[in-house]
Amino acid sequence: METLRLDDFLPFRLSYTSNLVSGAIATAYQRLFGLSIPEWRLVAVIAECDGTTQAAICARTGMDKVTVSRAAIALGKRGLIARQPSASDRRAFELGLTDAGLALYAEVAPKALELERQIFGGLGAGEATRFLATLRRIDMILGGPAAD
Amino acid sequence: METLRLDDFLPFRLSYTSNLVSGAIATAYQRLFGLSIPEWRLVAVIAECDGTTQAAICARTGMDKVTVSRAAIALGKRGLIARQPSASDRRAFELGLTDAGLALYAEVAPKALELERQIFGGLGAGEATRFLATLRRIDMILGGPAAD
DNA sequence: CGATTACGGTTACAAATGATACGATATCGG
DNA sequence: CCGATATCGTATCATTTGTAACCGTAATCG
Repeated sequence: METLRLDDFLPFRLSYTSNLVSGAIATAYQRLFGLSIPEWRLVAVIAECDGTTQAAICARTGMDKVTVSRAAIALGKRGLIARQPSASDRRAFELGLTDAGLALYAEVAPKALELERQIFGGLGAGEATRFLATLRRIDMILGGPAAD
Repeated sequence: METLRLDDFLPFRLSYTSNLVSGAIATAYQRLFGLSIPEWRLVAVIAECDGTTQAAICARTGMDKVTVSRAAIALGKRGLIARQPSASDRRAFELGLTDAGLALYAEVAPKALELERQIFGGLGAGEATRFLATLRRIDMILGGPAAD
C-alpha cells in the first residue's frame, strides 16, 4: 500500500510553495508601491482590459466579489482608477486607469516581470512552461470546463 | 518588450490553482472528518513522526506557531492527540496520536491519497513528478538553503 | 552562579477574508 | 406591462489568519 508522506503530498506542497511565492510578492508590492495583492491584480486586469466591470474581474481572477469591491474603492480613493457608471447597466461601473494609474502601471509591470524572473528564472528551459501548463490542467480538472 | 499578461503570470497562476486545490481539500476534510486543514496537517505529521513538538511542526510545514498551537489545542480537546510535557525541555509538549487519533488517521490517510489521485491522477505520466520537483526547486530559490 | 538573551507555547489584539443580507437595477415569464 | 427572479455592487457580520505582548523555561556569557 502506498503510504502517505506529507512532504510528497501534492496539495500540501502546492499550498506551501504558493504561500512562499505570494509572501515574497506581497511584501515587494507593499514596500514598493503600497499595493496589496488584490489591488495590484485589479490594476493589472484593468490595464489589459480597459472598461471591465468588477464582476468580470471576479470571473477572470477567481477573487471574491467583496475583495474586488474593496480593492476598487481603495484604488479609487487613491485616484488610480476611475469608476464610470456603465451606460448599458446602471448597476455596474466601468473601471479604467487614470493618468496616475497608468503611470503607476508603467512602473509596476516591469517590476512584476522582474520579480517573476527572479523567482522562476532559475528553472530549466522548458520547466517554467511545463509548470504553467500543468497548473492549467489542474484548473480544468477542478474547475470543470472553465479556466479561460 | 515582453508584456505582462496576468493569465500567464506565474505568481498569479500559482496562487489561483493553489486556492482551487486547497478549497476542494478543505471542504472534503471538513465534511468527512470535521478537520480544518491545519488540524489535518498536524494529524499527518504526528502520525509520521510520533513525539514531535509544535516548534518542529512549524519548521517542517511552514505553518505559523499560533496556528499550530490552536490546532493542537483543538485536537487535544477532541481526544485525538495527547500532549505529554517533554522530559528534556519543560516548555515543550511531545505530541502523539491517541487510539482515537490513530483510528481517525487510518480513515483519513487513504482518503487523502484518493483525493490526491482524483485531482492529480489526470496528469500525464511524468507530469506530476516533474511538477513536484519544480515546486521543490522554487522552494529552494525562495527559502534559500532550507527546504528539507 | 546571576544576568541577559533566546526559545516554546499561549494569549490578546488587529488585520484580512469570506458568508450573508441588502438596495438598486435588469431580465424573464406570464 | 407586472410580478418573480437573478445580478451588480456594497455593507454588515462572523470567522479565519497573522502580529505583538506575555509567561515560563532553557541556554549563554560574564
